[in-house]
Amino acid sequence: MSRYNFKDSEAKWQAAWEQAACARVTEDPGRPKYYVLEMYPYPSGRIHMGHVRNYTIGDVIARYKRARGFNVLHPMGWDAFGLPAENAAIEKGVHPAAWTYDNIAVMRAQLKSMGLSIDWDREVATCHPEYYRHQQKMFQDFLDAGLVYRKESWVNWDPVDHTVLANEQVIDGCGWRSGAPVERRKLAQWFFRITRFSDELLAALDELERWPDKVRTMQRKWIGRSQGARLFFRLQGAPAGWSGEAEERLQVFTTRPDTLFGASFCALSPHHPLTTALAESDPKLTAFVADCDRIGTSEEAIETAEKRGYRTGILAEHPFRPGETLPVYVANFVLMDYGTGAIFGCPGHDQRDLDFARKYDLPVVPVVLPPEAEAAGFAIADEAYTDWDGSLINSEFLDGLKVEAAIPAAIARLEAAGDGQGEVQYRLRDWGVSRQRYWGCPIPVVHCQDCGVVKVPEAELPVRLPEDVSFDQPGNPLAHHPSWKTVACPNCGKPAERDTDTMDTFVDSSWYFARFCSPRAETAMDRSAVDYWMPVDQYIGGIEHAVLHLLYARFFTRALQACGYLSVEEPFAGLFTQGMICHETYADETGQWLSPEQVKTDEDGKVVTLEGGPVTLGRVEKMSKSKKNTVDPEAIIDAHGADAARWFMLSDSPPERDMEWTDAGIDGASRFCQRAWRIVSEIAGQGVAAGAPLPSAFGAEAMALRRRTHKGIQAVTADIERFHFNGAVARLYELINALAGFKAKDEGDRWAAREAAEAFTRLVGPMTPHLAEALWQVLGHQGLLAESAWPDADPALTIDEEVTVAVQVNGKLRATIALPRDAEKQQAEDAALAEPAVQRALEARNPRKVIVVPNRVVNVVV
RNA sequence: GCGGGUGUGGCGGAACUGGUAGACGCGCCAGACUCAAAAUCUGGUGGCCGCAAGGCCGUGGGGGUUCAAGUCCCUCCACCCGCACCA
Repeated sequence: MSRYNFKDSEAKWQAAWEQAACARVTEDPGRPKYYVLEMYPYPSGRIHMGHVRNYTIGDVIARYKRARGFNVLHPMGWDAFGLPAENAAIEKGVHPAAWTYDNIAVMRAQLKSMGLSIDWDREVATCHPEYYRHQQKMFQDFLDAGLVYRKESWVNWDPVDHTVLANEQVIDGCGWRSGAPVERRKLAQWFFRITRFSDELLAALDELERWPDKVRTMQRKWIGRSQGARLFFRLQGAPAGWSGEAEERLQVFTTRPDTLFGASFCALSPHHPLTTALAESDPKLTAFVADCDRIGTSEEAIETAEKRGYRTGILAEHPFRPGETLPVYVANFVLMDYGTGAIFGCPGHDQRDLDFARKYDLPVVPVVLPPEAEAAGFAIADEAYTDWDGSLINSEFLDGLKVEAAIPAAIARLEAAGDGQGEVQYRLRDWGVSRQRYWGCPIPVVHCQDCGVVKVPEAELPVRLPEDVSFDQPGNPLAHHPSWKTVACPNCGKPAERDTDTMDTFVDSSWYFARFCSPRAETAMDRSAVDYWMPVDQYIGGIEHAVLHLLYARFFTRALQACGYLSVEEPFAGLFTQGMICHETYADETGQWLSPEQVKTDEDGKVVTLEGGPVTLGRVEKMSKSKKNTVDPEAIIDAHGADAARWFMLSDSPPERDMEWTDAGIDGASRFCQRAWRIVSEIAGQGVAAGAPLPSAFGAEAMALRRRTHKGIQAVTADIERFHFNGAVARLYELINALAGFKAKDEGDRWAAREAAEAFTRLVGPMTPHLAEALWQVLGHQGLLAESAWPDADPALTIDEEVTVAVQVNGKLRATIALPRDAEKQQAEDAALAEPAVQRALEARNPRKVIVVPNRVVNVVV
């Protein structure tokens, strides 16, 4: 028996699928559609194992759904703008475009070698003018719809990458890419008004039933809706004109207006306009603010920083108690970006306020009485009572009300007196998209001295990136370019300047899934195509995009809908987040990391360097270049084949969990492919032709095999549907093992063996498509397996006539008995009691009770 | 601190709505084939006691509900992830 030659086979079948255009699709209203999408890759240079896992999972779904009769859209593209291309330009002197397109060519070939059933006719790259011209049009449409605006604002400035970051891109006060501490700068920036959809984005999460709870929870918290009230405090002693507006009262947001009678101070953020106004004539306050800034926002600083305040001498009048005032402090724990940048402090019911009050010796008056506590003598010690469970005390007209009732009562009183109003606050901020970079989508506007911001006329789109740029000075090459930015104002014709910023690359990835529906359309999307294909039925990718990309894409889809581009509100009906690929780490005696190719296992099973030197085994960690524990997919596919790589990716570890890449694992997968080839080939040679008629009779062993076959079909189908690929793999091992041990003695046996082999081949098809195609041919079929239907299980053969029932005495297993399926309870009980092991365990006692669960268990209780 | 997750053999992991714990794979042990090796095939493999039949223990620890718990409830521990002075 010849070995399976994966190299020839994989090349042959990839060409055959290409020839037959198996994965090419068009809209077909007569068939149910299914849109499977894996997150598109950044063309960094070569594919990595994370890509292999991601695209294997997606391809299994695509091939399976196709076999089930769906019209399957499964496209691929490139997230092609971004910083690494510019870094390559700086380091290697290669143009970002050349670098990117070269990488795409390499990675496309690598992905094709995996045998993915992708409609490559739909490929897009976001750096292509034919892609970004539509994005520029969207930007202008959003501008007209009020979904894009320009604002002078404090931004997060990454001093290493020389660019602005969105709030979502700042992690622990550092840039998400560079890791450098972020600085604050004031710049005119373009913003997407994501907050217009705050409530919709939040509410719709409840409907996204096929999304992981974890992702939905993270988005909910990110949007951070809180309901409360805005209060207005009249001030005594504030400098005139501090707010720059007619209204000079201090605005404060609270979720607990019910606790207002417990207020003992107000506090301003160090960046509050009133603070700034006061600091002008108060050097001590200026010093205090500088001090607060120094402590910064790093995670440790926050945890250990004590509550500090500066007493301004200003007094705030209590809205409910005429004549009573609260001292106004500037405090280091009050954030300018949330609420109004000012608070009132109620020490009895907020821990931070309590810490602050204790430090500055302010009154602590409890106003909410816990359910079991006695009003007399109730006092707050070290812990504020923050629960909502309780009723109001020391609060005049609110006394006796439950918290839930006191909140609206307090708001009603504030509104009646003009001292406040009910309000909802969000943590979510508008999305700043201006980036001071070259390799991104140019913002299609012109700045004119006379006309202000003017859209570039549609006929002139796209605004193309200039090709002749230099990277020899830091900052934005577009701003440095000698001529590119200089244009005539489209409105008045006078000299004007282009916006030299480009869009955040997350904009590119916020609509690519919609472009795939009609990738060559003259408009951004052909309405009938996008309405046919969208939403994506199954989106697959890493958990790291739980907030950023997945929230932006949800916003964008709503914005596109508002501008008449498409009909859906949510882009991704189903989301699956796969785990990461991990590998053992190795270090030499100097502590330097070693790559898996730099070590070997010696005769004693010890890991040593190639020269036999000592190696320290480290933890199993996420594959990363810094730890050197990566394995190159191309080398694996070259040595073992794409099918083996795919099979190992799907084996053992559930796809949502992290998996460990091991040599033993990929060897096992190779062995499986060879074994399947050997066993199925042997059966194919037994003389029963494809499509041979059902024999008149089967022996007991043939029937047993047929049952296993049909149960296998049922189980594998269910496992794929549930994303339990490791379970499907296990069932396929069982089926091939059953087939390996089966000795055919008559025509019925041979027919049953062929039936099993065919079922196996079809079921394994989505996972190891080349091998399956080769087996299909060996089994004598003319057409492609990739174009064949999924097998159906015969219900009559998935149910056993005889079942094994567990027999317990007092819940402890004592025997198993064979019974006809759905036997009478009495029959089961009698058979159980007849078991010698049961009698022994009973020790001559009489059963008190016998519990019979049909087809499962008999429990004898004494 | 808040929110979420995970914990089962030497290892990865299975067990749908509570009903034979350890499917399947890896590894290991024994055997067959072979001059030998590789490959392949057959059998075994949770722990303890026992020649065996069989028995006892066992799903992070402790407690509970139930005829029956990996699965449900309470509590504690460990690790991982996310958010974090959000008023």
